[in-house]
Formats: sequence, C-alpha cells, structure tokens
Amino acid sequence: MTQGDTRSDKQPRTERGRRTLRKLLDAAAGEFGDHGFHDASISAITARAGVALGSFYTYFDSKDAIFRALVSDMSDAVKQAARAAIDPAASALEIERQALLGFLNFAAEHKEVYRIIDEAEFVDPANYRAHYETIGKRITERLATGGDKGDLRPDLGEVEAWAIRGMNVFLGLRYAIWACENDGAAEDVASRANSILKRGIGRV
Amino acid sequence: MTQGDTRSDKQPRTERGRRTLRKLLDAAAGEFGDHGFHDASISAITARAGVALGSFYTYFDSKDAIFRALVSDMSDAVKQAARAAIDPAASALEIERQALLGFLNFAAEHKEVYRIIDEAEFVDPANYRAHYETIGKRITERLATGGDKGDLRPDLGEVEAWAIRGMNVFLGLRYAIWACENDGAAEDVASRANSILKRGIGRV
DNA sequence: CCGAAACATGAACCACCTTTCAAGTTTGTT
DNA sequence: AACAAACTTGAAAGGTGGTTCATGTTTCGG
Repeated sequence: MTQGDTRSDKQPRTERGRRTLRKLLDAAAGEFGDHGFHDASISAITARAGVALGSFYTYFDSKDAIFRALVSDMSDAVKQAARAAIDPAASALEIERQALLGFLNFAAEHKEVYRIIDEAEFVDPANYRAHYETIGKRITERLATGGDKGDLRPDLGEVEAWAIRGMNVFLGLRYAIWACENDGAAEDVASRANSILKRGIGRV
Repeated sequence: MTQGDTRSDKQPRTERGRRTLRKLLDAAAGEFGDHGFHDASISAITARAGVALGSFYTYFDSKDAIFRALVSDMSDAVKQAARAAIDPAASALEIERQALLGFLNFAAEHKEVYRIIDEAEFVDPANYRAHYETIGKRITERLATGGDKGDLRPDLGEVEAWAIRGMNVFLGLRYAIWACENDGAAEDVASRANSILKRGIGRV
C-alpha cells in the first residue's frame, strides 16, 4: 500500500465507509479495465458501485487519485501472486518457470489488472516505474541467489533481470490477454520460455 | 502507411497542403510524446505547428485520427530502422544482436516514437496489435531461417519470437527511455541480452 | 488574368465530465 | 435518548477542450 502512510483525510472511519470504499475500488477496477483511464467516467464508476456521484469525493480527491490507489493495490496483488506461485526450495531455473507460469495464470484471471498497470505508464508514471523497479530488483536477487547456489551463471545482473521481465510481460500480453484457441496452454508457453533461459536458442 | 488505401477526403492536393499536413504530424508527435494522448490538446498541436486551430480539421477528422496516423507512420519507421540495422549475411544470433542494438539506438533517438506506440495499446488497440504481430511474424521468420541454416535450434516458433520481442522492448524502455548515467552502453546491453539467447543463463 | 477549388482562420459552440455543495440520513458513543 | 461525527445524496456549477462554420486568402490550371 504505497499511499499507506501519507493518508489523506479521506480514510473511512466506519464499517459502512469501508464497505463503500471497497465498492468504489472494485467498480473502478472494472471501469478502468473495460474502458481505459480516459474513457472511464466517475459517474460510471459510482453507478457501477451503486453509490451517489458525490460520495466518490468522500473517499478520493480526484479521478487520478483512485487510479493511483488501484495501481498500488494491484501492484501488491501481482507481487503476492508471484510469491505464492514459487517454491523457494526449487532450483533457480525452476523458480523462474514457476514465476512465469504464475504470472500467466494471474494475468488470464485478472485481465483488468494487467491493463491498469500497463496504462499506469501514462497516467501514473512514478508508480509504474516503482512497480517494475521493485520487480526487477526481486528478479535480480533471484539471479544472484541462483549464481551463489551454482544453478546459474555468476555474472548475471540487472540487464538479465530486465530481459526476463520483458519476456514474461510480453508473453503475458500475447498468451494471457490476447489469448486465442489455437494458442498453446500456459504450461507450454512457460516451458518454452524456460528453455530459452536454460540453454539459449543456439543449436544444441 | 496503413491507412494508405482507404484515404479519406482529407488528402492534401497542393504543395502548401502537404507542408501543413507534415507540420501537423510533426507537432503532434512532439505533443503526444511530451504529454501523452489525454493531456495533449489539439490547440497545442496547432500552436506548435504554427497553424490555425480550424486547419486541423482540414486534414484529420478527429484527435483519434491523427494519433492513428502517427502510429502507422511510426510503426513503419521502427520497422525500417530495424531492417537498416541488420546485416542479412550475418549469423542468426548476430542478426538478433544487431536488431536489438538498432532498436535501442532508435529508441534513444526517438523517445516519442516509443511512447506513442506504447500508448497505442489504449488509444488504438487494433493498430498496436497489428504492429506487434507484424514484428512477431518477422522474428519468427528469422528464427526459422536460422534453424534452416543450422545456426539455431530447429524447434523455435512464435512463443520464442514473442519472448525475444518482450526482452527487446523492455530493455528499450529501461536502457533507452529511462536511461541514467551509470547504465551500461547500448552495446553492452545488447551483448548481454544476446548471450542469454546464445547460451541461456544456466551454469557454464 | 480569371475563376474555381483548395486551404486558412479563430471565434463560438457544445457536449461532456469532473468537482462542489447544501441539505438530509445513518452510525456510534455517552 | 441525544448529539456529533461520519456518511450519503444528486442537482448544478464550472471548465476544459474537441469540433464546427462562415468568411477570407492562396493556389493553380486554362
């Protein structure tokens, strides 16, 4: 919860308030996911939430503010899902495979999350960067750990971490968001990507 | 020029008209690049172009229309730059290195192009998809050719092509667009990425 | 040089959507 | 029960900025 500490005066103080806040957040996720930031309207959000237009401003200062709150929430959700998909005892390469597979499944289940975080590049660049830098850092750590364990090359760094992140995000876009019938299953995609990491694409 | 055939009635018929159209396109690239689609205004575009507000509608039907025209133009420019950076006689792996290096350099020189194409995911999804599907297809072809030549594994397909594209795009974002001083040079980034393709990240 | 088509102009229009506000209702505490 | 604070409401204010249009100017073929 990135905004956690500098809480505005908009924090609900009542059970009812917390319920309304949640309804607004959920409705906003739907609207932003369906229409994008620009074409989503606050009145559509409140309508979907079953709340009066004016109530929106009891909880958020602006349209930007609720978008930012959503990005923070979802960024956390993505990280948590990734963590949950990983078995820390596995080999470094296997961990990367699990991370990608977890991401593909999460993206397929929550397409709106993917879209909102992606659009944050334009609506809320600071949060977007923060999100990907956190994730980049985590992958960098995994690579270093793998190097120490002897699973991976010892010379891996930030560039390799970003390359892996890019692979994962684009595979997510193509095979989870744009998915079509004759695409392979997520397992297949994850294995193929993993085999690039394992042995490259050079002739065997 | 994707819109080439179904030309609207907005095509300039005069030298003066072609000049104005170009001024608008260039100004729009700057404004959309600086402020993003939503915060760029048509009046800012015409001001930057040194043209009256009303003239805009002599050449474009709407704000969306000029954005779409830009995406088409830039998509072509990216592909052309990629082609120019490649030596077709080189080995398959070397071709991939050159493609990435060319892309990194192009992105650094034309940050606005990167941003506009990225934002097309939300403003003009069809064109965005078309852009990446074309590029994905081209990489898939290169991989197949490399397989035939014996440079690459014979079992490479669309998944691997997308993974490579994702690597390249994210490395472009991080090291060309967000670049900071203590980042390695583009050559270094391209070589490190290429070594993932060459031998994976597994222990040597 | 003439006339028609192309092009330029910018004030005004207008639709939309964010944000405010004054008034009413619910909640929770003493 | 009573009171204050929290919350709700929806109409209307207020801006913004995309789009139109009537008028004036330039271009270019004949």
